[in-house]
Amino acid sequence: MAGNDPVYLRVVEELRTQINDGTLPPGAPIPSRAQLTQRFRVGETAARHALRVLAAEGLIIGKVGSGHYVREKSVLYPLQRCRAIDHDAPFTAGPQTGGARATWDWRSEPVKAGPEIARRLRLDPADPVTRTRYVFRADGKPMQLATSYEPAELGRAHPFPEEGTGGRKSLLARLSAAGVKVTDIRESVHTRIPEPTESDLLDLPTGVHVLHIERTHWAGDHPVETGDIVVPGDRFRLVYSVSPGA
Amino acid sequence: MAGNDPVYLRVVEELRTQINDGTLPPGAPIPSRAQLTQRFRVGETAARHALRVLAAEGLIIGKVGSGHYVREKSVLYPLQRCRAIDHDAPFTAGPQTGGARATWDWRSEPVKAGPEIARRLRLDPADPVTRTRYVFRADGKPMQLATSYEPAELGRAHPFPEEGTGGRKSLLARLSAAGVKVTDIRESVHTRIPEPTESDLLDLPTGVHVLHIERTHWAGDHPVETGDIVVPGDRFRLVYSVSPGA
DNA sequence: TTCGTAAAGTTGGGACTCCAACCGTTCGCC
DNA sequence: GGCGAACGGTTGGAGTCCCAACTTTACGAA
Repeated sequence: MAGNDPVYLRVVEELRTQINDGTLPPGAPIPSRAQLTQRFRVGETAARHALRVLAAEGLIIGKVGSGHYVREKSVLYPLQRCRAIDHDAPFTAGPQTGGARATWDWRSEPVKAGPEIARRLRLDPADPVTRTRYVFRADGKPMQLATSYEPAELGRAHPFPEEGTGGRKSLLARLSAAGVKVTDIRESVHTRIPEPTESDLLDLPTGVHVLHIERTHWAGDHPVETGDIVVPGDRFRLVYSVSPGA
Repeated sequence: MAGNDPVYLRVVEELRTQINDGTLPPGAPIPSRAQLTQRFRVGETAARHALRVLAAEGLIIGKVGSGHYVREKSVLYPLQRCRAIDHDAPFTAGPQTGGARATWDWRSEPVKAGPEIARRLRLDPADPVTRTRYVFRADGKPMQLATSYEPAELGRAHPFPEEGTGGRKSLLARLSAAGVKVTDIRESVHTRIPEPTESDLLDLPTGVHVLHIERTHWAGDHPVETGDIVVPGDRFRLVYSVSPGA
């Protein structure tokens, strides 16, 4: 097999194994386009294509004017699923965040539910809901985007600030004040291409996917709040725990 | 701003909005390289580059000899986190799998723990563990790869078949027969580029990321089993549920 | 009407070239 | 010795051309 593989794959594979086995340690410079064409006896297109593929895989990083370098192994910060939610931030970065100062701000506004949120909250698409958008930052850099939707009447009965930064009255506290006892939190997570606004806000290079977490708070058989959390997939891992049995 | 944007981005953005707003519905053919060069007054490189970017984003799919087509919106199958695990498959595809017949096979073998597994199971890297590799298939097509590691003594005390297909004696049952009561299942999930063997087995086109789930069964303060699950991120979403409150 | 073949169109790999923007380093001037 | 400008190397965008492999369509023969 192989032998009639594309030429650039030969370059990719050789460089990849050298990176993986440590011949090219993190930070080491990758041979330049010109050097690769000579060393592998390929055209510039193949050399360039190989570099682009490795960069898309996140193994190397290109610095214009300087060269390509082996990327440091990215640390995956744990994104801890808190059982006891004491603020509206559904996930908190663990101690491994490296001492980065976490800040966030939010902004609430009334919107129509729309088909997707109506489905999740079992409402009519035309029903009014309150949408709150959060931006979480680590040392000022946006790291996590979250959107929360709840039926508008909840906010009317138990109002909260419309925008601000830092702490905020707990969602669970507000719900329980409204006589709603959350019995279950259901989540689903998948990975996807970031939307332009997302990759803009999170400052993501092309090729980096995001983890998209969809979350719904349930009180018995009824959904009382739902939302979405988006984080860069190469910087975070989502940590949670499930009880076994029954 | 913009105006001095790369030319190919103009093509990408125009096509992307047309796909998103439905002007180009799923299945619709994308203008060919030659047509794009004419229509946008750009070189072949820019047209080709734009198509490659959109393909990497998963919005279009290229069929050699035929053309590029708008990709069907991929359905995300729920991958349900079972609280009651009655077989070694930690996740089962929900009813939405569309009636695909699920089959799987596994193969156990003794290996040295190595640094990563030793860390997870609190063993010495030289300690013997039993590694079991699973391949889950939907209608014969591999859909989910799983690897499970457990201390070798567990298998010695309560042996199990070394390879086979279909059902298998439950992990929890074996553990409880060994006097081990699982009290907690901790998991962490992130997204990454598939390794060559993975993209080969799962038949993934370039640009598709995988969800990597790391799972550990705990009995009190001690890990008793750990493993990894890999699924294509564009076809599955991981579903789980957390109980609220302390 | 059916079948097989030829022609036209399309993708994906590849080579070669040009250029702007950028990074380091070196070298010469003060 | 210190400082700034020039130079060589590098990336990333862009253009043009060529080719093999493949698909679709059209056409002509049986």
